[in-house]
Amino acid sequence: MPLKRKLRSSDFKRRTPVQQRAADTIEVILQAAAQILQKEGRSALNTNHIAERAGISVGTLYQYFPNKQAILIEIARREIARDRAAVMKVIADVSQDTSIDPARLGIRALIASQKKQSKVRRAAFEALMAEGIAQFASESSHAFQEITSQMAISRDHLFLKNARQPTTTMLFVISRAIAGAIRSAVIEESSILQTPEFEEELVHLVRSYFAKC
Amino acid sequence: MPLKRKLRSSDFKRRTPVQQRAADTIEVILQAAAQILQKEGRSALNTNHIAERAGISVGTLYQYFPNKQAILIEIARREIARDRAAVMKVIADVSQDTSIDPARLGIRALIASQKKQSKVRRAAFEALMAEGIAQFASESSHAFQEITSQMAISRDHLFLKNARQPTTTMLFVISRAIAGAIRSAVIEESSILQTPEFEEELVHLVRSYFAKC
Amino acid sequence: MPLKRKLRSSDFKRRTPVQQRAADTIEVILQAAAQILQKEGRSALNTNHIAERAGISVGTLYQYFPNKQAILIEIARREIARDRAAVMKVIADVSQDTSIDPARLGIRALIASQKKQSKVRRAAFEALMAEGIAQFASESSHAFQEITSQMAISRDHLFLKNARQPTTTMLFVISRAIAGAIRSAVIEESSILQTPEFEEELVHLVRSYFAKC
Amino acid sequence: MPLKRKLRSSDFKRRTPVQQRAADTIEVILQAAAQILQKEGRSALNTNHIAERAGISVGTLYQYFPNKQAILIEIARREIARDRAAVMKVIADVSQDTSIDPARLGIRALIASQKKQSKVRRAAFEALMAEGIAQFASESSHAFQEITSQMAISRDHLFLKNARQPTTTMLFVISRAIAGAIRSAVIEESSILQTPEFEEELVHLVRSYFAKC
DNA sequence: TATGAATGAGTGTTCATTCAT
DNA sequence: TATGAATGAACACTCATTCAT
Repeated sequence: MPLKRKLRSSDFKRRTPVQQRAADTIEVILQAAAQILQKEGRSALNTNHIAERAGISVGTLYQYFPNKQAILIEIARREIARDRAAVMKVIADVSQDTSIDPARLGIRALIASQKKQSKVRRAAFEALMAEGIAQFASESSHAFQEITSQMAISRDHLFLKNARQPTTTMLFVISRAIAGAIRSAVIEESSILQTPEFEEELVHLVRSYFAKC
Repeated sequence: MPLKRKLRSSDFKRRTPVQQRAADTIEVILQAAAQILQKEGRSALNTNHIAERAGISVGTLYQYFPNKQAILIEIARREIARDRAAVMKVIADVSQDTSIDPARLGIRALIASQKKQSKVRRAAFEALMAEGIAQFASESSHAFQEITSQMAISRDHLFLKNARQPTTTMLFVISRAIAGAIRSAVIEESSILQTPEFEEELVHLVRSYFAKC
Repeated sequence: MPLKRKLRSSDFKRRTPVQQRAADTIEVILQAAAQILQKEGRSALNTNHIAERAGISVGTLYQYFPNKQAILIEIARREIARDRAAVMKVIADVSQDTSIDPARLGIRALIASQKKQSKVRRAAFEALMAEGIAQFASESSHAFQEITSQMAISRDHLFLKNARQPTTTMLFVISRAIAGAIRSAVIEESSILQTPEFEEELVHLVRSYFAKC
Repeated sequence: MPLKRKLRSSDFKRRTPVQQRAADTIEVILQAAAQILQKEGRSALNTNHIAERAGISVGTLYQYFPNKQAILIEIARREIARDRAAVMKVIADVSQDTSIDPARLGIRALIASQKKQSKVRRAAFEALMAEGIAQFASESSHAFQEITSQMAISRDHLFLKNARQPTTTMLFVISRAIAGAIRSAVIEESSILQTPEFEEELVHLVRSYFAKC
């Protein structure tokens, strides 16, 4: 009986994957859900379908996730983590090399990561927000902000001795600005996403924003 | 559902508001839907509930809207129109007065308009996108872009003889950037939204972006 | 209703009766539907009612049938199969015995099979045709034609060396003629159905039709 | 506000045109319903649609028919009457002319009349029966029987001095047999309906059935 | 632990009919 | 008499979740 329950923190992951098999099952479920989201859209996402696609039974699915929403939440969490990891890695990698603007590489990585699984990403976030879990939007943006902050510092350090000192508000604004621009390009399925000019302008946005000119 | 759903002539028979009463009914329905969205969240939005809240019968609701989605679409459309109208008006009003930066006023108006009915706005757009109507994201952004374009032109004309000439990509980037920043602030229920610093930074974002410096 | 009704994978997921329990459930559903049809009439036939009568939940019903119409179709199919089986068996049984006219026995069997579940039969077929599935009228008649053909051959073989050679048109005409007469008697609830004279005249109809006289 | 006046004799003269108008309205409603049935099928037949198609309001429709079913009943009645009239006329017309088999002409007329508005006919009858009004099936068949009887008499009189004397059962059987064959051809949308061989075989059916051979 | 049949509240939508104007 | 907006019961169908095996 599909009663609506309040979410509890304990609900998020019912079983701790002590065994490898359990971890695998979780992975399979997440994969299946993501695949459905990407290929068939959000309205085709239901637990029976996920279980079927995952090659398990619904019962088993409910052994690992307390409810449908928990699956979406986990997907969203992983998308956020993936973004962060991807971009941070890029920045870390090039921080030695003074010949390349880290902002450019960061943005390039952001664009690339947003292009992947666009529908999954959107669906997961929308589902979460639809349920009123605004905290997640925040968590996601936080990742972005962290990244941007990193970029700002690198830039500052490497290129502009004369840059504005980043405040919290500045980081908030520029990170959400970039995220907004890239997400719009993805959501609107704009062909602009492929052009070098788009990257160029985003870089310009960051550069000019921090420049003390 | 309805099993086969051929199109019937009745599908196109939805009443057009020729009479005042009809127009009122539409308004009442939209109000009710918005209210539910704002107070109870998207998952509480169903046609029976809307009708009940609107003080009419479901049947009547379906005389004015062909289906539930159409209601969301109309809400979204109106939000977009409201944004555009609000900002354009501000810009038009101050275009004579050279003492005020139109970009600042535009941004101020945007922030103000986004603050209103935040949940309604989000819910309507999310509902639409969840249904795969990406076009609306585009339509919405277009409004933003138009606004930004207007701001850019004003700015250019009044402040910076020496500004960069806005291209399509530039307008895309800056409009989505601003939209993203403001929306994030709204969605994350960030207290930053109330601070003058936030406005300040957004203005700086636009100004520096267009500046040829 | 369901608004757009794209096909989903779940549309093809209807359980096939691999297990005995499943087969039983199907039977129970069909029984319940037939009973409602017979006792309460076609307009009382709705899925909730069927499920209730069958002692299962609507959900379960939909595990076995993709939609309401499918139930009617299955009932109709079984009625057709029942007719065919009944008559063919009779004909086969007597084909050794030259003392009895196979046409007479065939007609007798047809009358008997039509008398059973008259309302169910009619309702099922009408429901199907109402939905534009003319093919089923055809399928049903085909069974009749097959039967008649069999009768004709038997007759030919056993009684009338001198019979007209049956053509497609002839088989069409005589099979539908007999079906029409019997069905009318059933539908009109005519007491004629019980009289030996009725059988006599039907036999005469077939006999004289094929006779080369 | 019109005051109450005494009736004057001149007031009654208006009645005729008013009645004429009423009769017209009924006709228009029936036409509209038949058209919908034929072109869009039974499931598209609803009172609002009928009224719309008829160019009147639903309210007006309910001024002339107590409910939807009454419309179907009236259509069915008229179809029956039409059949009878068409065939009887043919028979009457040729009864002087000894050179033509009246059975053939009768059957030809029957086929022709069944071809017209096939969907309307079926839908009307099915709707009636679905509601349990079996009496109408009877009424319809009665018309057929009357016709056949007439044909039999004509035939008898003109062609076969040596024919079997038609009994009630015989007339029942042969009339329903012919009706069944023609209806099947119509319902199954069989191309056989167009062939001369079909008519030929029906004539043969009648002829051989009555022949004392 | 896994299974998957069963559940049933819930949802979008239709349409015959009424009645105030 | 005509209108047509309003009604609301009814219905087909979905899907998150449970639990006996």
